[in-house]
Amino acid sequence: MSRVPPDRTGPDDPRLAAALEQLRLAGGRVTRARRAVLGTLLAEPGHLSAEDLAKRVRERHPEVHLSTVYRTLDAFERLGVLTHVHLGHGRAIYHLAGGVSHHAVCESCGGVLHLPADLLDEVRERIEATWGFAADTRHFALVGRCAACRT
Amino acid sequence: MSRVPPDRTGPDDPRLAAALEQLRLAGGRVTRARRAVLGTLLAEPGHLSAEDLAKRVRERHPEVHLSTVYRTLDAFERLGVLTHVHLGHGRAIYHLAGGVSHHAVCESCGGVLHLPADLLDEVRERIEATWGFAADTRHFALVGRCAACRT
DNA sequence: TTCTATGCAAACGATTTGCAGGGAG
DNA sequence: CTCCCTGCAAATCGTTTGCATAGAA
Repeated sequence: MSRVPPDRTGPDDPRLAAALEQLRLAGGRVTRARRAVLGTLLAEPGHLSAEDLAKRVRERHPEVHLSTVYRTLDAFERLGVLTHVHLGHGRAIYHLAGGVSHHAVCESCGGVLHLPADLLDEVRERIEATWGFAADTRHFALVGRCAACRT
Repeated sequence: MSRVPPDRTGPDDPRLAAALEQLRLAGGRVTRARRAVLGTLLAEPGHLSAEDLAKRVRERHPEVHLSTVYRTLDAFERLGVLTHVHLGHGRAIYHLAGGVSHHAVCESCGGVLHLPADLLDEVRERIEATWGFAADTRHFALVGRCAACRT
């Protein structure tokens, strides 16, 4: 009745194994907290911030501290396992590195729309050619209003 | 020697007068703090955050509190006098409404590049046509590395 | 006179840090 | 055995809010 639902991916998810391997190869240590964070991130389809992630992780492993989640995410980014994207005002969400798409966030309903990863490639190249500025166009979401909220 | 330098624009700057008029027409009150904030913003060519602005304002009017600056900026935005843009991690800068260009912020040196206001118009239209999402493409700066910092 | 705007202090949310102990390699 | 990683508590940073008063209209 009050049992915790099972992970949507098993501990043998190949992506989890790959990420842990990458971590190990880069000299990082594989700990309970790191396994839990990575596992939770892979199990959740949504857009999880560090706080959300910590909450989810804690449902299974109450010892894991919020600050550990932040440090873990930080380490994962340094090691190239994860990337973060800003969804508007302050909140950052985490993704497996590679294959990150663009995000569009509706200011009214908070909904998140996924847009193709190559959406701004052309503009990015133009900016680079003209001003020499190499833009990471996916690092911030686009803000605006979604179709439904435009009444 | 230790005298405060004069404003770069006078109290009779036509843009200041226009903004104050707009404020008045919208039912807002013209106070010392509001005059000071607006005057400082117009006098500074750069990219001022609320904090920077408060510091500058205080050089002349030490009574004006940081929270007043935030509330003033907020009111100005509601009344259509100003707009803010996010230059990366949390920090927002303020501009006179209208004629806001795109901003590109270098992650290494922090430098800010101004890009044409219509830079993303085409993409914005494509996004609107395809997903019905009306993006405010200028609300967040582009992050990346400027030509100089790319070694 | 009326009601908005202000100063001040305290609250806030997200993230970071210092420190001493724990556990991976 | 060494050094990275962790838990915990406290600090930080930018911004917001509650309250009583000052002051614009």
